[in-house]
Amino acid sequence: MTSMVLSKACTYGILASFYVAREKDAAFVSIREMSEDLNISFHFLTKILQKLTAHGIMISHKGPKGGISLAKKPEKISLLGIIKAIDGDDIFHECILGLPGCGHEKPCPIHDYWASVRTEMESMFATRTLAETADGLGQIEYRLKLPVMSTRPPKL
Amino acid sequence: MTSMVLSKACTYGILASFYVAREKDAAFVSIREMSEDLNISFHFLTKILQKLTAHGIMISHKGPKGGISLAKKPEKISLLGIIKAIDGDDIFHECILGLPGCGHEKPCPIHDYWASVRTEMESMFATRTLAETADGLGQIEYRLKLPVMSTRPPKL
DNA sequence: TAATATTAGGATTTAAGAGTCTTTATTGTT
DNA sequence: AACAATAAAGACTCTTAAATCCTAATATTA
Repeated sequence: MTSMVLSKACTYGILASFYVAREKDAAFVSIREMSEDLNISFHFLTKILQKLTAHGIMISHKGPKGGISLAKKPEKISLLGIIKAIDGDDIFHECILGLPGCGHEKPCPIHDYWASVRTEMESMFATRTLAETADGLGQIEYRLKLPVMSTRPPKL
Repeated sequence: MTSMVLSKACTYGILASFYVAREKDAAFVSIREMSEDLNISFHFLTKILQKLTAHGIMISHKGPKGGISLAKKPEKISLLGIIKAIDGDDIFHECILGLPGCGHEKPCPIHDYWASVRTEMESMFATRTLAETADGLGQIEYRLKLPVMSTRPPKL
């Protein structure tokens, strides 16, 4: 019943990256504060960001005034890099029908058609960076915030 | 860590549909036999096919000589129809970053770019049918079979 | 150097997809 | 009419992504 192009961890990682990219003066952004602004679980977000630092996309710093910041200029960080760091790149190579060994020699029924779509998807993510995308468009401020889930009324 | 465009249930449903489409004389195909040929769990496959019959894509018949068959001509059954029946169509409408309310008015940073990819993906699935795809390409016979997992040697 | 603020990282829990098992309902065959 | 073969359907188990919890490591500040 459920399909998804990017894992939740990955979408969180991308949203957080845009958030960090707004910090113009390269200061460290508090993960706690960011998690509250974006309404993402703090501990979960922490682990996601650890992957990004491990891949040289972010830099982290402990202690007071610590936090996280981009390791390179926003225009040097593509969404594809973030996606591969978190979800890996299986999605850009595997058969859409999950058939191992599907390839040019032994293609699945829609091999070529999917390969085309998949390639366009990959190059789209490769050309979108934290800079271009976060700047040009409006309402980023608002859109970055995930909505707060409606809470159940307390039992009586 | 894991992202997938189609759920496993959906890929099974598509593979099974191709399998059924090979039955030229509109006879009912045994689900049990099909599940063994494709190496898909029988009961799981049964449930998937029930969705396809519920959506008017397949017809089922109980009792001896019973089974499942296509409800219409293969060229009338698109992969998109199968996908929507099993996975729903969220993937063709939702924001890639999972932001509810992402749209023309309040777009996420990559709204337009993803919308373009997503649309191409949808029209690709819409134009591929069980007929065109299953006929033209070779090696279908072989490719449809999922590999048998390697079994552990028995304990001594 | 003690206290505090922060990330790092492992262990645990939760939720949902994936897969299994059992029973029931239906249909053809003898 | 009895039997056998099959799909339907619900309950249950397994696996893993998602989320939470707890403790350690590190850095800043007073």
